[in-house]
Amino acid sequence: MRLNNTSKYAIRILSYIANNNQQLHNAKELSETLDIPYKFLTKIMTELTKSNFIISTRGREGGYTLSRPTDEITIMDVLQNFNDIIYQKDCLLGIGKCDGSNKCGLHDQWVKPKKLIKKMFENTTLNDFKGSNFKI
Amino acid sequence: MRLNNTSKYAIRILSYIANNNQQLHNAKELSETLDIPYKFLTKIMTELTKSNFIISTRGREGGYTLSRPTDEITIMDVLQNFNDIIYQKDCLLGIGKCDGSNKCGLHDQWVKPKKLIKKMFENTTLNDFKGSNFKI
DNA sequence: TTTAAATACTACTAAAAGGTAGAATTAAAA
DNA sequence: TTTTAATTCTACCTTTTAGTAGTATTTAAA
Ligand code: SF4
Ligand code: SF4
Repeated sequence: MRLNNTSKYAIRILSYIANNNQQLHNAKELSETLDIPYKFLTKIMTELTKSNFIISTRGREGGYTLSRPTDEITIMDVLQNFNDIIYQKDCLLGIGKCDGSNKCGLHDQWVKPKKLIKKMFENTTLNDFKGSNFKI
Repeated sequence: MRLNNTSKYAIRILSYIANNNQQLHNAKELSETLDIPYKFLTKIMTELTKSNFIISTRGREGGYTLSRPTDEITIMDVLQNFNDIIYQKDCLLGIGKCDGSNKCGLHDQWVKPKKLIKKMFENTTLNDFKGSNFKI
């Protein structure tokens, strides 16, 4: 019941850049301030660049910057990119074939939190991380 | 954002047995009705036996049965057993060092669904699966 | 024009989760 | 007492996720 590491890292990276949106950030800086292994970070950065969250500048004095305004990148966008989302139809037990007449003891209780989580991911953008300055 | 397969299977197995609590169930039957690979199922059954959810009878005419009343086994118990729980302190981004004065855009929104999920797992017992007869 | 400092690419290794194979053990039925 | 049908044990294989290594490419500064 958790996000995968790549998603977590990606959100932290993007949030940090959103919070310091004027400069260009290079991999060394990001790796050190966010405490993410350098090689793993560059791999994620390349994925974020390819999937158009980030614009990268190569060569000396290069680095990374956001590709669009902070309020146009939702957490859901990021999670989708790393196949780490919760669908409305998702069944906790991985069955999903039951209907109203025969459901397990979790079915109804799962509806509400699932909706809240979905809404949370859809309605939160990088803009909501601005000024937050949460640790690491 | 999902349970691991072993947990899911374990819950399905225990629920099924709870629903048919008079008989002894053997691995072949469980594997076939619940559509869980036989060898994987027996592995899980042995774990469930060792962790005292299940009492097994070995030898010919052997099988499995619940070790205690259906209302004394919560879903949380099962998840704990397979290291698949959500703790109240758990942070979505795996940081968890932030406090009230500096929190990210998800922190407050995560509180409510997390509580609901925890409550759901703690308050649901195998008894709540009785008579449900959900598919597979 | 060379060098330094950055990203990108290719390919691999490590750990965890998911799953399988085969033999050993147990105990009732034949 | 032998056979059969069940669980258990040990050891392995496969897939996915996480992470690392080394080299190639790019570009601006020196
Ligand atoms: S009833 Fe339970 S098992 Fe069936 S789809 Fe709903 S949550 Fe899943
Ligand atoms: S503020 Fe965000 S990152 Fe920090 S502990 Fe809360 S949820 Fe986790």
